Amino acid sequence: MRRARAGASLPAVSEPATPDPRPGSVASGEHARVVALRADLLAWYEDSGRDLPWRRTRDPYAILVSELMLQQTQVDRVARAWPAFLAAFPTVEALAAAPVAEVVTAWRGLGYNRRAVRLSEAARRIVDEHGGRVPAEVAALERLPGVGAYTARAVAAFAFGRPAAPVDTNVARVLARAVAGAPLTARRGQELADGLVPADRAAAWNHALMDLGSRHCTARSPRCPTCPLAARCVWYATGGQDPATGGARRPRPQGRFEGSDRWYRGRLVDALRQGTMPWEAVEASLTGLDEDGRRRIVDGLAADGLVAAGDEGLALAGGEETEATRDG
DNA sequence: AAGTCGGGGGG
DNA sequence: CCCCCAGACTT
Repeated sequence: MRRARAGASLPAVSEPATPDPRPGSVASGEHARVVALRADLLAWYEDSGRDLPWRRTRDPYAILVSELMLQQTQVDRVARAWPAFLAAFPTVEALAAAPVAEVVTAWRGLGYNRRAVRLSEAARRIVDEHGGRVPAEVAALERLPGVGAYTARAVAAFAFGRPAAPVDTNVARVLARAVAGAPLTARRGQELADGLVPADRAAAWNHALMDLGSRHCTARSPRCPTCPLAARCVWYATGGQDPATGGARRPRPQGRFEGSDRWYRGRLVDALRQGTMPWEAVEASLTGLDEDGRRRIVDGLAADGLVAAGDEGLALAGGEETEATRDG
């Protein structure tokens, strides 16, 4: 990966310290091919990997923030929001001490606002239960709100260099196409990824998989002719139906966005970032919905810990249960 | 296993 | 217009 700063280059490619893939995860006859694939991908990553802001730090808190932001959210948008968020909340203690309303406000433009509530709560838990240190173990990370299988492994690998294998949509697609050559269930994909991660270069390896999925092994129209793994890729060799479109793919229930509950919720939360709204203003923001619909939106946001009813109307949640909230 | 949760970028 | 995105959580 090219970085502007001198002396910031990544370590040279070398064989992993552990002689994986482990038996059972990959057929032993394919060991040589997988080893070559890994070397090729790491070499490509060093030369052509993305230089993203959160890859320049090892601060576990900053990396945790980036991973929460990156859940179902494109890199470019996170790249814009992440520095400002960290400027507002430089440490986990600062985030833990901040009212939820301020965190939600700093979350503007990222979407899925419940993540801001969960991150806020996670910060409090890290301060209260982990002495202000982000846990390094996957199991402990997974107990934090908003941190699931992917995010826990991402933090373990990127912040602590643990040999964990975060499997996001990019990695799952690359593994299904290049390594398995067949659709993978989530469980099989995780197992395969676990067996591939080099113990001494976990961060680079996982970043490399993600970057390949972003730059070449894309979902829509993959750029196989220029892909650095073309010579090692099972799908490219065998052809046939795309392994990444079957099996583990999930349906697409999402309907029209405008006029949906998500759309109204997003609009209302964004309006509330300006401050408390009188009930008439809330009603005006929800034009097009009947009384039941408006109640559904407001109650849903309250249940998610995003908003709370106050004396003057509706406001972003302060982080503590108020009398107004309890009284409804 | 299926639904919900934002919003924007790209074909 | 449609699909997709560095997922997590509830039912």
